[in-house]
Amino acid sequence: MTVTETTGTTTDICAGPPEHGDRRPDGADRYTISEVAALTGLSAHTLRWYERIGLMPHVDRSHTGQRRYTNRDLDWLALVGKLRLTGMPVADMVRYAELVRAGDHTYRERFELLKATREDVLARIAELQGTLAVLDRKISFYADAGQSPAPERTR
Amino acid sequence: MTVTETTGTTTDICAGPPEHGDRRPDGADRYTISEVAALTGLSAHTLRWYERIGLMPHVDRSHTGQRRYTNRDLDWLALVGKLRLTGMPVADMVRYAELVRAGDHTYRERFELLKATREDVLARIAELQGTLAVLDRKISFYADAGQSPAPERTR
DNA sequence: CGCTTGCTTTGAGTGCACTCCAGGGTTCTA
DNA sequence: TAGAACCCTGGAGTGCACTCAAAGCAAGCG
Repeated sequence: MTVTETTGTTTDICAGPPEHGDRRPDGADRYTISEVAALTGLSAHTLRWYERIGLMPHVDRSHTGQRRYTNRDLDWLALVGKLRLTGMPVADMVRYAELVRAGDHTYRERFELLKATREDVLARIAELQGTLAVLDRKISFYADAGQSPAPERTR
Repeated sequence: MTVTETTGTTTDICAGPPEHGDRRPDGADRYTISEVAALTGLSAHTLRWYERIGLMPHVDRSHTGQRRYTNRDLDWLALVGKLRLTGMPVADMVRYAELVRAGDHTYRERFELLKATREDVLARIAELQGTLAVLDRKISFYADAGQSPAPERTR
């Protein structure tokens, strides 16, 4: 894996942190599928599959037809990764990708979609915190009752 | 399963809130499968399936062989529900159920399992908060750029 | 008594998100 | 110029967590 190195970050309005470490500068960003797999943690299979189902915005190809991913593709995959771990179904991400492809007039719809997703994430965090409370009660039960057989209802 | 008997709500070391509203008092707690489905939000199919795979601790039966769930079963299902929404695989929950069935000498192992789960939950909360940050950046981008076509890298 | 509704079982089917395979072309290293 | 390592495609396969089907018993009601 020939990773050169990275300079600045981006032309992205939505800058944020460098996302990953091993990027190439923006003119020389042509990654093979296995490089992208290594950078994203996704398998090459999955990357091809994402493309087939319409979750990727037109990946460039070499003159012989092999995929060449750009920094922009990496940014997109980072977003997809984030959305994925909110539990958003792939179909919904495809929907979002379609909106992006459709052009600027879908701004509002994307906005709504993201806001709804945001609500879902907040709800899931709340759920998890509820679970944490249950877990902590159980854990302190087991910590205390190391030996004394104090019966607990659900164990 | 060594709980002798219970008074108002519980002898449960792990008391907590009433969990659900529509419970019957502890002597008269014999719910049909469809009642439990309504109370837990799980389908009757799923409840039977949980039993088949060893995720339920011996559900009682009527004289004609129909399932009769108790408040204790409801408590168990509430715990399972919590664990489920942490993303814990069903196989791991079955493992926990086996430990409970195996008796008091598995206390330590259950303790470890719960602590590991707790760590997972904390990690997942952190992930979600990271995602939230990304979503908020995107959302404010779309909020600002309501009309002006400021190009953003991943849209 | 008959009807409806609900419950039982085993085994098969579904949907999602990958994951792999076969059979072939391409690119890098020695 | 080999050979190894990588990449391509379409379609089939996998694992998980349900979900349903079929065929039959059981309980309550007019």
